[in-house]
Amino acid sequence: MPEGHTIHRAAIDHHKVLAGSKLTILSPQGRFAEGAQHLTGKLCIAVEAFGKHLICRFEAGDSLHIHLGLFGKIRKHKLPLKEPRGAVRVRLISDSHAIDINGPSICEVLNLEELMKLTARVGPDVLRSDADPDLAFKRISKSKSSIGSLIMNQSVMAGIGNIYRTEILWRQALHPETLGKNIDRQTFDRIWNDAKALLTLGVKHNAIITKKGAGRSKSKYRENFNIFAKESCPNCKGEIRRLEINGRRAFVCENCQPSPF
DNA sequence: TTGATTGTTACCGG
DNA sequence: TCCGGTAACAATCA
Repeated sequence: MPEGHTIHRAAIDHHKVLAGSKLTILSPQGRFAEGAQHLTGKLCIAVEAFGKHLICRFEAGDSLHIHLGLFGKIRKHKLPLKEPRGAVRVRLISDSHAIDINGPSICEVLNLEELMKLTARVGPDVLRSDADPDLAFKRISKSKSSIGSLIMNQSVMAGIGNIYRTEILWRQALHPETLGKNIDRQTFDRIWNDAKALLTLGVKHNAIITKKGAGRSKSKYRENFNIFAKESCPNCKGEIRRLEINGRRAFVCENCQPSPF
C-alpha cells in the first residue's frame, strides 16, 4: 500500500488552488473527457465537494464533476508543466501550479440542472456546514438494514468510506450488525460527530487517521488505524473478527462491540 | 501476469 | 420501496 494514499475528500480540500485555474483536456479521445472540450480555457471560479463528489464550477455556468472512485488521484505540480504521468484525464493550470486528475471513475461536465440532481441524490455530508443530520437519522432510525451498511450508504449520509466505517463503529463501541431502527438519537449523534471529527482530521493531514496519537509524519499507513485489517484489538487484546458488509470487508471486536444478537 | 483494493452504479429477485 | 447480491468498471502496485 503506498503511503501517499489519498482520501478523496482530503485531496479535494487540499487542492483549493484549483479555483482560479484554467482547464486543459488531455485525453480528448477518452470517454471521460467527452463533452468537456468547451470548458477548455475557461476559468474555474469555485471548487466544492458533496460527499466524495468534487465539483469545479466554471465561468460559463457548467461544472466539471469528478469522482475519484477507488483509484483516482489528484496530483499537484509546480510549473513548469511536466509530461502527464499515468491516466491523466484533465489538467487544471493556474499561474503557479498544475493539477492533474488521474484515473477518476467519473469525469464529466454537468449543467446546472444535472448538478442539482446530483446534490439531491447525495445525502447530508458530515463535512458540510449546510448538512442536515436529521435527514440521516430519519433514514437510519426507520431502516431494517444494519448500521454498518447505512453509514456507508452515500445517500443516507455522505463521506464515510470503508476504513472509516469499521473504525468509527469500533470507536463508538457499536456492532456493525446493529439494526438502524435500534439506533437512538444519542447514539446517532455520536457516530455523526465522530465521523465529522475524523474526516476533518483526515482532510488536515491528507491521510486516514483514526487512532489516538497517530498521524505524525513518520507513522506508516496501517499504524493509523485501530482494528481495520488487524488481528487483535488494541483495547482488549481480543481477536478481531472479519465480516463482509455489502460486499466490502469489515472488522469488529465483539468484546468491545457486543453483538446485538 | 494476477490479485487486491480507501468506490459507485445498474440490474435483478425477494 | 427497500434491501441484498452480483457484475462491471476504473488504475496502480506488489
